[in-house]
Amino acid sequence: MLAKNSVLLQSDLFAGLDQATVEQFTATAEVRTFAADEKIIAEGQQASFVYCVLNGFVRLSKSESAGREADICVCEPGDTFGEYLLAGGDSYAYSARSVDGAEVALFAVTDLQAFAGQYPVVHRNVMRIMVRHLLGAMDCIAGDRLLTAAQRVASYLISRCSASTTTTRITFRLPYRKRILAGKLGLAPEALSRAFAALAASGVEVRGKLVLVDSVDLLRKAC
Amino acid sequence: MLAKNSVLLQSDLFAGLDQATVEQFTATAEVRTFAADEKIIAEGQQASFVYCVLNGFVRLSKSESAGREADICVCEPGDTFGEYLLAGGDSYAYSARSVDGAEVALFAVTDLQAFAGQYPVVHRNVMRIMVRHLLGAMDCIAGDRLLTAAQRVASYLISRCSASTTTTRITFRLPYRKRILAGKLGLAPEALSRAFAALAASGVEVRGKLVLVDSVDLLRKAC
DNA sequence: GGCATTTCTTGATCTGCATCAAGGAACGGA
DNA sequence: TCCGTTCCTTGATGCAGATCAAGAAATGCC
Repeated sequence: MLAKNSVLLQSDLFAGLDQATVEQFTATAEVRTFAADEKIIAEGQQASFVYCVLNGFVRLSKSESAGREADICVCEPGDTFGEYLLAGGDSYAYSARSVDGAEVALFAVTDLQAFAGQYPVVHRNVMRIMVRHLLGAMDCIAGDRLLTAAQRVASYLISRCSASTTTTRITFRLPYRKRILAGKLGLAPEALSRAFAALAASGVEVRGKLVLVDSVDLLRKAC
Repeated sequence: MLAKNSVLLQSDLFAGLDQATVEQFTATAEVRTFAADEKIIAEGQQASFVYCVLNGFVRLSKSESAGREADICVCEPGDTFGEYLLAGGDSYAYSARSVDGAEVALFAVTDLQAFAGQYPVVHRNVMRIMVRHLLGAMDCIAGDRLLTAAQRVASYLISRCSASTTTTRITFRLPYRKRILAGKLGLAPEALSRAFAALAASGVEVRGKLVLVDSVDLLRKAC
């Protein structure tokens, strides 16, 4: 449970609170472990918990009548989901599934509401988290509507390169399988493969999960 | 200025406040009138105001490097935009343009922050507005990725039919030009035309801005 | 009412991505 | 190390919607 606290203490949800306060509150939280691709919450289901990812990744998705699913978001450790329930609402707007197995903390909405009533900074934190999600969702809509597959992949890669470096050569690892990344970008896995192939012309080399970017500036031109 | 107050008083931003309080605060707000398709705010611009639409419609859009624009949202009277600034942030994340001319109220972020500090219900209201926007944006992403043009148009029409009626015949007017609706749905105007034509098979007839739906149930099956 | 402008529709073509299908690479377990 | 599974890539095809182009309808102005 050491990992649990170190992630929660750094989570944006509890920013601005001292360690003891966070630990006292999170001591009451349930921690659950999910196997690979296990369902965590179902879209439309009665909502009672706000979640925080401790370990692994969680996919948020919405599905249509025929059952096909679209990924809305991929949550990393420290990210919350269902936090919008704090402002009211009684059901989940999306499904959530673990990616390759994940560990998440569950906070009862009522508990978190009481806690936020006591420590107003929590409300500010939730606001900030929702703003980030909202602006991210808007970017996603604009990206889907304006950019080609290769352009979307290029902007994802740029966002993963630390903002500081520009002309230098950069290497990093994709945080999850390519199939998951494809879903996040609204692409079929095949389209992601082809986009990576196309970006070779912009100095991008992909070896497994390892990505080598020759020049961020060059990549920025591709997008 | 009578219209101004009646819209603002009913706006979700000021829900739960008594009339006198709202009027006192909004008296300080600037009201501006914009011509057709006039720029209200520019993406990336230094942000200083939160806006509320009083009259007409406002298009929010993001643009890519080459200059093409994608509509993110169409705001109606009573809707706010830029409200996310209350949680921090110093620039606009999207551009805003009047549709066929519009009247909007401007609230200085600092003024609104002070007002919200005095009346905490305003913070709750902003939270709720952002939740609505966030869930709407997520629906939009899922719709773009999962539904065909005709299906997206069908769900828009359904959302415009008062939730109560189901089997009855329904008539209503589109609130704005079809070009604007197409943009909101992420379609080229031609694609919207064709989608309407295709929905004739589901009992939808369109005469100018007038829409006649034979059966909402039938339409629901098309989507 | 008549004319000019804007908006919408319809048709033809083109492009980007999904989908289907199969081969190859990486990975994990015995 | 070998084998089976999963993941990824590459090729072929199909489809949805963008774009281009032109005609029809609606709207506004004098």
